[in-house]
Amino acid sequence: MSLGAVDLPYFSENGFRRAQCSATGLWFWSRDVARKTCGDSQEDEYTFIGNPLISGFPETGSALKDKMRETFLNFFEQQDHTRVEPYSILARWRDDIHLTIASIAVFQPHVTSGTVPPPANPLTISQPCIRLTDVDAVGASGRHLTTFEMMAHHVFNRPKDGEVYYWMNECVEFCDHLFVDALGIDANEITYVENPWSGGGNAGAAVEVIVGGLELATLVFMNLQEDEDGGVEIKGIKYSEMDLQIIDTGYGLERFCWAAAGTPTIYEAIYPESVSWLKELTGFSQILESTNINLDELLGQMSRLLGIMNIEIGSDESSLRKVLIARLAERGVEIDEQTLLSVSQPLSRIYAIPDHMHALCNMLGDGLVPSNAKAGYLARMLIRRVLRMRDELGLQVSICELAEHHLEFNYDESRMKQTRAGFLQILQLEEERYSVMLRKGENVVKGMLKSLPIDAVEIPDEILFTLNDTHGMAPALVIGIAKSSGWSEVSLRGGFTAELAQRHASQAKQAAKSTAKGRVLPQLPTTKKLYYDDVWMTNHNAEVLHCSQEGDDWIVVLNQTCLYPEGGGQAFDLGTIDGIEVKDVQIENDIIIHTITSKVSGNVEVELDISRRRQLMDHHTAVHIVGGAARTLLGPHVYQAGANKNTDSARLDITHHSRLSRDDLNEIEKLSNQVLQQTQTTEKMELPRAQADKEFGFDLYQGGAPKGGDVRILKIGEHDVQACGGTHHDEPAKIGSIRIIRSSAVQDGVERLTIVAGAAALEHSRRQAELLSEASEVFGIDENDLPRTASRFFEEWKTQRKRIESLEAEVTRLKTEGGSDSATEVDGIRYVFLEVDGDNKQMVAMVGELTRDSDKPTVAVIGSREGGGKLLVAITENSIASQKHDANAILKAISHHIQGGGGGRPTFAQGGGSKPDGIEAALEQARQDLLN
RNA sequence: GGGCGCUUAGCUCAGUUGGAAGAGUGCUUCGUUUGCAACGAAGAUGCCGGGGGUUCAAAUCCCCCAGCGUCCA
Repeated sequence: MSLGAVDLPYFSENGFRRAQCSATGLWFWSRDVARKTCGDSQEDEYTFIGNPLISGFPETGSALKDKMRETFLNFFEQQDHTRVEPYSILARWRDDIHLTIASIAVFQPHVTSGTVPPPANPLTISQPCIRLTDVDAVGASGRHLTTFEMMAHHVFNRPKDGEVYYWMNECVEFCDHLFVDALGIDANEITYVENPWSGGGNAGAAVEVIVGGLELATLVFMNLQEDEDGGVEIKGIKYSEMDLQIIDTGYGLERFCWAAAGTPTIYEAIYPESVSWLKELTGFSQILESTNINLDELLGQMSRLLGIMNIEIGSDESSLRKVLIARLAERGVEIDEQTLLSVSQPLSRIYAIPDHMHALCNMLGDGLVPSNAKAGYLARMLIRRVLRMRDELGLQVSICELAEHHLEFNYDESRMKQTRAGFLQILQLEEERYSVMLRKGENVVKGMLKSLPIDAVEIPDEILFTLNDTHGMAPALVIGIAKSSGWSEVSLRGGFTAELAQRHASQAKQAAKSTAKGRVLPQLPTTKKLYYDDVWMTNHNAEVLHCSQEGDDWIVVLNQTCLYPEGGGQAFDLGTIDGIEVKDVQIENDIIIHTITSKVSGNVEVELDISRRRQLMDHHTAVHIVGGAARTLLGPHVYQAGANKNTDSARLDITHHSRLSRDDLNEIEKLSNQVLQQTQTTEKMELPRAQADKEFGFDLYQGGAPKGGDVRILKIGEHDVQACGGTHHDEPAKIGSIRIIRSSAVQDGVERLTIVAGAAALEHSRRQAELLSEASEVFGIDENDLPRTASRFFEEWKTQRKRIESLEAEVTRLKTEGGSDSATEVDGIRYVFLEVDGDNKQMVAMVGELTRDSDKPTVAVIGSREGGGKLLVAITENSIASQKHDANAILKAISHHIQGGGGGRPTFAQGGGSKPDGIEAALEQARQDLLN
């Protein structure tokens, strides 16, 4: 069976009627019995433009958003929902997405799978989200945004446990009351469209709530999970009911604001100050004056049209424009393509900039560092889009000025974790990077265009693809540069942008996925982890639950163990089981697997290699302290991007926007050691997820997304708090000292710190001292003089090498000047046959001397026994000698004597071989050939 | 995580099919002119990112590594 009709008592009790949309075929509920369409179809255009749907909201911009948000949250608080503060826009509790894309995303995967209880139930939230899939449409469509707030009320029911708050009927009732009673929306305008939802292995009934042609909310009732034997089928996949029933709703805050403001586009409703400021800076009114059009009328009609045209991103822009012009004409707005473009292009940029700036405030405000990979790339992409649009608009403002304006009017700075100064610094750095890229890119463009005829009308696709992908030069930018560099006829081929997107999409598809290897073990109970009870426990007894051969080794599972398995970047412990050496310790599904060299059974004794453990703990705790110190000193954007703790050293990767100097490292090292001394004890605790999130925030999850319902937390005074499953010191002072050896770049936006602590720090210092004394012994000087002496020696070595070269040249000159006995003159041409000592470079200098003088036409053949034998034939250029002889031919004829080959130009050929003794014969043959 | 590109003088970059490492700018000295980002002459400055391979011969071709850049997920 499939999902049936969403037939709710609320609908029948309130005069709703179910009908099938004449345009989309979807079933919908409406109080308006005459309604033929569902509201979200090509037949339904926006009715609220110039005619607000929601009354009582005269504000615009952030005041409107604040009031609307508060109205929503208040409404649900009154209905016994608990208000939950928004989560971070960076989805740090998840490893499958970078950004929070919906309010439900903050509860995935653990709350929605049932392993972690929700922070409140039922709850209401207004969650900032970012979606970049439609980034190209932002500004152009009149309604698309990259960042928005998803207002929601969520319910997590467990019917089997008798825990049910409410389900579909009450949910729709709440929604309807909100719309009609709280917001004053005309009840007849509201339609509830049945449209089952599925994704990510779950599914359920859903209704879309449409008002005035605009989808204002989606109510999803998720109660199904993928199951081959399930009785419900949606889109060809079978599902069965799950224990947890979840109501996932989404109400678009900005859309509510638009519907309340009735402005021609959504951007005027939410970013009015930015839009008018940018219009002023652009001189938009002058653009408009020359066109003689009614802007609000045009924009309103465009929004209505674009709202119903259902445009696929990537579709051909110019043909789309033609359709739009025709449709506008039907509505009495006469406009030609040129005029439309001259108005719509700058406008779409003016609209997109505040949207992008808002997304950047959200992303960078949460501590994201722009980069060329992962989430950081998304920020960089937005920054570059803003910069590009700014340049296309001809605006003389920096991105920092744009940001400051945005902060002033549109953004509550107190929501930012990043400091204002840090935020602006990052933007400034990015702007500098962008201009470097542009400057270099311009050279590359000109270089690649060289071979293109000056009257070309198109630039070959391959060039455009390459410029875009490897140099970041967008096609439009390339065209601009080409035009201003003399190729005045070129233009961008229609549909090229779509093809570029297509090409990237297929590249992404080809990227293969790797699968993790896993052992197949019989069902075993989870191993008791004794290392959490006492990190200093060195031996204990245990029961062998499983022992099987794997290659030459045996893998053993015990009921309990004090050996820490590899995880959280910490290397595994070593030790013995019944005296047999442990080679490896891993954890899979909470079962700890030891690898040893022979079989064990029954009751065994486990012993830990405590010195290794101690070193690993030194390093692990040190990594936390250094991470905290880096954050204190560099800024809140510092986040652990990875870590590794071994016995000889540890490394910590942190997000940061600039390279670190030795001075930075010294500061971090200094603070780390202070913390070491000042913090008496570390606190270790195990908390439920919800409580941990609430108490400490998401910076907890620097080591990666949390895996289960409870999280182990390590708190080092007020210095650092992290969720961490590793083993740690109770007293940080036991580490002794921390040294930061070096920093290196792992990836753009990520710095790697190499750290030594405890005994490893001592060993490192000892080794350094040893190297210093060895080096100073070579020079026979004091260690303190080493840098100065080394650089003096290096300088001297360089000047002496120069001196040798010039002396060699002098020797060559002396050897070749004057009547050498190996020279013979025939018919005005001097022939020189000479065997010399010296390498290739010296020989080249020699023949240079011999053949330079055009008054003495010369054919020089010289050979050397070095390196398997070298032969060189040179002829004075533009002389009777070069007319008569070919150096290449001469060389070819004689090189067989040294079992080699060679080649070159007609006046200069060189070759070599593997038989030095053949030099004499080669020279003799040349003499015979040339003189007889 | 994947694709592509780059790394040569202090700086910005050329360097064709493998065959003698270049230009501009800056620097030093001298001269001319002292309103010019002035002009003339001479000169110094290179482990051609690192390591391996192919070859008689590698800045150049192949492989590995590193750093940088860029596009995409």
